[in-house]
Amino acid sequence: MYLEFRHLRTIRAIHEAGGLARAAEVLNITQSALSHQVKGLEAQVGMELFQRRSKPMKLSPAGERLLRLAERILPEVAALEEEFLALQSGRSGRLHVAIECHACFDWLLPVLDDLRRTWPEVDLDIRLRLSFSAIEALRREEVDFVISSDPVDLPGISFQPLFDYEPLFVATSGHRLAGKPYIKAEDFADETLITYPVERAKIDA
DNA sequence: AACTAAACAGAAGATCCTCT
DNA sequence: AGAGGATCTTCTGTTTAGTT
Repeated sequence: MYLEFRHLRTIRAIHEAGGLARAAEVLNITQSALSHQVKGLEAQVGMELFQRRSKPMKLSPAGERLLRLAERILPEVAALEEEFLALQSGRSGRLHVAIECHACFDWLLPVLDDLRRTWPEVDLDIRLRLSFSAIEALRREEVDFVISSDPVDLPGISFQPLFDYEPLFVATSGHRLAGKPYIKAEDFADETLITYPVERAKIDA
């Protein structure tokens, strides 16, 4: 037996319209076609779905059971169709972002707040570059874009500048470097570096 | 008026075959 | 292997006439 969505729509339409003829109008087919369809379904099911003693025809117990299924399934199908339409039109979906640049968060968080307000149906998946290569993930199309502080020249990947960034040195007033007008990397040669996990090659000094 | 049945048409799916 | 075309089959619907 092959129960199809159209059968669920049919049984609901006949019940809601209160008869075959009016249901056919709702479904935009002829009354005859609808009668065929119901007959065919009853033949497959092997029992009557409607009591034809009365006019208009009324649901049998088996028909009532099928109607309950239709009323449960069809709204879910309609919701899924709406979801697919949103996906198709770009109103919803999932944006995969990889971040290599830890200094970006100050800039990024307000931007993400704006994005969530503008595109509430878009899920954000943010991956920090601690244990994977963001650029490699981009090349494999696992992420949609990468926010990086290290532009590299690679075929098929283009870099767009987002913002200017200036590192600041903050120290207590008694620190030996506190009085200097500006700091060079060498000035930190005798200091202990505490940092987030990063490749040694990417540290400037 | 509401529903069913027969004959027919068109669309879609299944199958087979050929070609790359 | 799989893409694409030709042909056949099945399904779904229409029109029209008949029945309840």
